[in-house]
Amino acid sequence: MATSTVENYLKQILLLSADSDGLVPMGALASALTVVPGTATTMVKALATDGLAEHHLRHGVRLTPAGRRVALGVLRRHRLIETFLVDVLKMDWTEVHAEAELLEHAISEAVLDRLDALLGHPVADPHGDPIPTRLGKLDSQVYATLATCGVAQPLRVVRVTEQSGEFLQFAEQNGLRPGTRVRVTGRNLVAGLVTLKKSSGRPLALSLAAAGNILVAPGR
Amino acid sequence: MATSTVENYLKQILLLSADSDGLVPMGALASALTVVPGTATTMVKALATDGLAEHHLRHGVRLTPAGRRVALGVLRRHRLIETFLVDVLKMDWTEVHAEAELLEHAISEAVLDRLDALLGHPVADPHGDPIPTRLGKLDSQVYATLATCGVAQPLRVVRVTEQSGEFLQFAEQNGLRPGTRVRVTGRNLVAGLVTLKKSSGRPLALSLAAAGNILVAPGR
DNA sequence: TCACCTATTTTGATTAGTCAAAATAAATCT
DNA sequence: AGATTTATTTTGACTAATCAAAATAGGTGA
Repeated sequence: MATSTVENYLKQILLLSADSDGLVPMGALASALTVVPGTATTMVKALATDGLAEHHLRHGVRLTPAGRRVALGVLRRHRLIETFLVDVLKMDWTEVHAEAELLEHAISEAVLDRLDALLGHPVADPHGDPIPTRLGKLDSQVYATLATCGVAQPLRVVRVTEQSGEFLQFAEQNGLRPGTRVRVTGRNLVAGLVTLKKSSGRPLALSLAAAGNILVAPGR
Repeated sequence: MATSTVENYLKQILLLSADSDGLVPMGALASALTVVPGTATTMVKALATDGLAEHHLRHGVRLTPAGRRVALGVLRRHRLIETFLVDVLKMDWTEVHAEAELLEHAISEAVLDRLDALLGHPVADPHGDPIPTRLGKLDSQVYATLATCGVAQPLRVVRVTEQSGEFLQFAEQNGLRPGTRVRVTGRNLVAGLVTLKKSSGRPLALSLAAAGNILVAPGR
């Protein structure tokens, strides 16, 4: 079986390949895993000999179907564990990421299935990130973000990408959890600023960069 | 922090030191961890330089207070996880040991505390093994076993030591889980045989060795 | 085209954990 | 006591994962 290091590499390649055409540059991978670039190169070569990834010399790495399968398994475990920590253990959704990061490599298929059933087969975790199915199917619906959506339209937050505690705490404090209803009231590209209003509460401003982490759908 | 390998060594030393005066021979430790004796020696020396154990050359290893503290933490995690798997996820008590073996190294103090509260601060796991407190206090009450207890007295099973799936399944199939009421009807030292009777069910015979794994208390 | 900057790959070392097999100490058995 | 068996320790080698630093390949810009 894959070591947890291998699982982390595969998961990270999957996450980073969402942008781009699936080809992840070494530098991006290395910095996401906080290793030096040389380490990533070495590891990617090992993944390639194991048939889990293709190493395109000097251009980047891409998962093979086998590698993708493993990565989706890790992602499923991660997101189900996060859901469990919030729904059952009542932990704060802003702090469960790191916990799940550890547990995802230690939980068996048998335990995971029980957990999944206990939670009622959820389709998304507390951040709104979609949970891959047991068969490795991942919802890949594309959403607008607060940085790209239409102005003045009624919206609903569906997902908060970016797992850092600080950002999530900011989102939490301003009521921007998945499910919240909002409307963008203005957007100034030059100033890089987005202003918005929730159904309840005072107006709120945030940078374009921050706004890009909040995915939204046309809202009820 | 201690690696999971280190945690496993410390936990195993603690478990094996229950017999003996706390001094665990290398051979016993090595075979419990399924490594060759030389590996255990090397590791024990490392534990000694880290102040977690005393290496008594050619005689064995003994935990220091620091090492014992760590080991009790691992044991607490292991047993709380087993309890969770059985009580909440409704898994079979005969198969949770291996699962807990993995998870015990990946669960944080924060998650463990929530789990503990969710379970109602249990004092023993599904096998009847006592759960160390957060402060590292471990119930060390000494019980009789079906191999040593009085004959004909009403008893109650309090604990099934021995974590192997086969043995536990045998115990389960014959209704010898913690809580069961039994009476020893006979014991033949020469034949190495113990016969017993549960309040409900047909008589049952087992070897002295097997009987030694079932701890009992004078029964209600 | 040539020089330079940047990303990537190589090379040589290091650490944790392990095994195989030789060396040694202790215990046991005449 | 002397010889033999058994447990333990040592030694040398290996794998996975990592870093530091040197080497290299690709552009980019003049």
